[in-house]
Amino acid sequence: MRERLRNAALELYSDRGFERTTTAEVASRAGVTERTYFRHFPDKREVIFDGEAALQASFAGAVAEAPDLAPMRLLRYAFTSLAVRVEGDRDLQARQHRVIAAAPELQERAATKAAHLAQVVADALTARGSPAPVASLAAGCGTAALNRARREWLVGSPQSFAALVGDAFDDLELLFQASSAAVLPPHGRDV
Amino acid sequence: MRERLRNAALELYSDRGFERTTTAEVASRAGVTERTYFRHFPDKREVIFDGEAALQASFAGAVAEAPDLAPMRLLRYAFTSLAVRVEGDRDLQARQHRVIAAAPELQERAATKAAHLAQVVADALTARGSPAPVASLAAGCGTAALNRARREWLVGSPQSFAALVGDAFDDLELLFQASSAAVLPPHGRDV
DNA sequence: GTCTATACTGAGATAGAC
DNA sequence: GTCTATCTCAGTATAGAC
Repeated sequence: MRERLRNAALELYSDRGFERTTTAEVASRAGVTERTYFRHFPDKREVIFDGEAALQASFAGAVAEAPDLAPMRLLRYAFTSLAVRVEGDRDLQARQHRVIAAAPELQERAATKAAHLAQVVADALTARGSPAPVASLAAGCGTAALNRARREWLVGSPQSFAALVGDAFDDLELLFQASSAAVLPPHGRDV
Repeated sequence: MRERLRNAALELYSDRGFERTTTAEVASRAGVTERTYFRHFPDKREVIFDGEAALQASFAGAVAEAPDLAPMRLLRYAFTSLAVRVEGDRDLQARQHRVIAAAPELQERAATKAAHLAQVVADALTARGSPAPVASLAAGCGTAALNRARREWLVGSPQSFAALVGDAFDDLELLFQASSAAVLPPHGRDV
């Protein structure tokens, strides 16, 4: 049923747009009443993100089970090893991505999910012993890399998702190597 | 008027909670009709974030006008130089922060604002010549540092906001120094 | 300033699985 | 019989159209 509703919503939100579609229409296309829709999803937006919670749990799990490395190396390991599982249904994910990009309300929900992922990852790092303030930072950087890779992947990059994640983490390191050495004088203090 | 509405909302959302407050009540306490409320704010959430747009514009401006440094150094400079301006009304901001923390709908809007800030900063970096994928990463890391500092500051840290921002950027560098040298063997390749 | 669409909630009834 | 999924009906509040 959840899948029926999800497909109905995906089609209608694609065709008429999110705002021009009512929850009653989504329910009706799935062959149920509006009230039934709300038994499965808490609001009009959440259908599009069905499965996200499970995915986030996978990420938290991967962080928990990764080998004992420094935070950023650990995240790189965890994320790339999970990339294979994500790589399955790019077309569906790309459709969802386009629907989201077209509706501000859905982008808002997407931002919330992203923030939640960062929090979940930070918690997983904290559970492994990183001090909370450091874990929060590492999770912020790591998910920034992950999201960049995901965006590039969904837009149709020829590279695999795993490779794009690796590239993003590489860029992350370059960013900090450059900032600590190349541009400033040896013992330069900014501000 | 916006300020009257903002104060009314802040009090009511604090007392009864966001969900148990109607927009009519907020308007009424500010001495206007519900219709007038919606002439000033597009929805029930936005009152709490009044001023955020201007603040984000300041950040973009600071990034645009910062000296010519590598991205992370540039962001550190821009953010710390702006910290003074933010530091004015900690009590009000802390109240807003508590109200937001108590209401999922407001947290959602806050996540959206945070994502938007990252985007605005990334655009400002791109305008200065950073390739978009790098700018996006740098903005993600920089705003993660900024947000951590802001959280610590609002919870009542004895340090100044500017100092907390500096600390966060320091931690950021340590994070990447540690991950590239300390833990892995010299030419170690992960995954 | 008025009116209305629609997202969402609650209570209670029905129907089928087991 | 219980349990679970659905429907029906009635209602409120936000938000937008007029």
